[in-house]
Amino acid sequence: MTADKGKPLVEWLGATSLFDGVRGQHLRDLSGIAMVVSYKRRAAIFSTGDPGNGFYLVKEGRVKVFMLSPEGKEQILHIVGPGESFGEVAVFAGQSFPAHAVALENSRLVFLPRDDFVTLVSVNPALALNLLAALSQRLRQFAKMIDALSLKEVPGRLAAHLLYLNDKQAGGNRLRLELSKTQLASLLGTIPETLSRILSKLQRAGFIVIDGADITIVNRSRLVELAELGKF
Amino acid sequence: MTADKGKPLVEWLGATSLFDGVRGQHLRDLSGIAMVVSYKRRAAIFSTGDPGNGFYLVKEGRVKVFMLSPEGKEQILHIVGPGESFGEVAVFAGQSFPAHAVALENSRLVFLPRDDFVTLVSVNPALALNLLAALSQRLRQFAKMIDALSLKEVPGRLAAHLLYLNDKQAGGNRLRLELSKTQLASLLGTIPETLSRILSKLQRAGFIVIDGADITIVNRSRLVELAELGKF
DNA sequence: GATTATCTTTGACTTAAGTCAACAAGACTG
DNA sequence: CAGTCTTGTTGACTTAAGTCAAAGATAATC
Repeated sequence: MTADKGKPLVEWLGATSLFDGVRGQHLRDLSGIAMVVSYKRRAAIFSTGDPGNGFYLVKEGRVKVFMLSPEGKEQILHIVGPGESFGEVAVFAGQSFPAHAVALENSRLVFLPRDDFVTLVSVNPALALNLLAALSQRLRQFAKMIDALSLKEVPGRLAAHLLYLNDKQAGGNRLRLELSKTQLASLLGTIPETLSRILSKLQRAGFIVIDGADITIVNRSRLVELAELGKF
Repeated sequence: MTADKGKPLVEWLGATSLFDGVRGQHLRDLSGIAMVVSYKRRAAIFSTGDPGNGFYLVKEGRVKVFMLSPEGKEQILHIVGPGESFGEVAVFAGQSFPAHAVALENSRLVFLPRDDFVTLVSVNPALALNLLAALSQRLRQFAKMIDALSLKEVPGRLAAHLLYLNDKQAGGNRLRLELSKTQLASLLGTIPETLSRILSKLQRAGFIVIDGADITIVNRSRLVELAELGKF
């Protein structure tokens, strides 16, 4: 982690959806207490149980937030990209981070210290509501993940993810996996071997065509059905 | 669902942790817009996708919030008891409920309509911070659940749950399952048959002694080890 | 651009946990 | 208290997905 003089940090903060509707003066106050920090690819940002004296916004790069089993298996909770935040949970409850965070790429983050930030929230209803929306959104994602892990099989989870990427990327019937297959396996709650087998199976069954990280959806309706039923 | 004239609702609201530090006048405003509603055991409170024009506080009884698979299998997200809230996610993001909610017992709930409540949050920083804490706490629980479902086997999840109940109930080395075994299976992400088998296995292995819903912990340290490793 | 290192794929095997079915035990209802 | 309904237990079987191992393919680094 390297400290780093931010350039027009106020502007960037103001353009971040979390700060929609927050008064200019407050943003200026905030930029005074915010710290821009850089992490190299694979660098740990925090680990489970670490005291959390603030939280992070991603300025550049991507971060994975994940749980780790004693044997070293990972379950990715979410991938955080530019404009998104992580680690808020430690600010508002429990004071320690409940997960691990590692930079997936060389990244530049904005660190917001708890005390100053909480003060700002309490004088800024718009900020409070934005935060409530962000946490609610994440609860929704987590509920969906619990649903998937418990009630759907790996092919169903994979199908849902492919459709999600396809919608997000809006590139016709093509999509690009944004993670290595190993990381994708961690996100879907499985292991690389299983993911690999199921991708081939979906290709053999004529649902998709695979070309490295690029995938073409050949039969969208069957993929949708698979994602909904959760069973192959 | 039956409407019901609340008695001293203001007092009850004031005693609820969500409203810690909220000004008396605001509480009185709130009690004007809050509605007490009753649900009989097994009655549906809302279903996935229902428009959420507010959220609930449990006054009496218990509610299960759960996801449902197409084949009818349930995954309980959490059990909500007196003083706790549910359904806030629909208020602050997405406008619809992401899960199902059913009364586990005859219950009395307080319904808080979105618009009035949001107004109240925006003039009441203490309430905003309490809500942020509540949602953060729930994110922590969900993260733990994802961890358990993905990285621990059923015996590990069960062991963790038994230890949780034992701590919560503070009754020496005894504890009582607070759910039917079928419901507990849904909470742990498994089915009754598997839960039954694993309970017997833990008893045979000398970890616990089972007497219906009452369980005695015979070997706490091995149970702790099982909960941590996640493997039998 | 050579050399590590990491990632991906496939095969053979093991296993945790689900399905199906039968039965026993409670618990609620009339 | 008889009878129905729901809940819990156990057995035999199936299967999705994990483990271990080996080889090939990318990608990172000096």
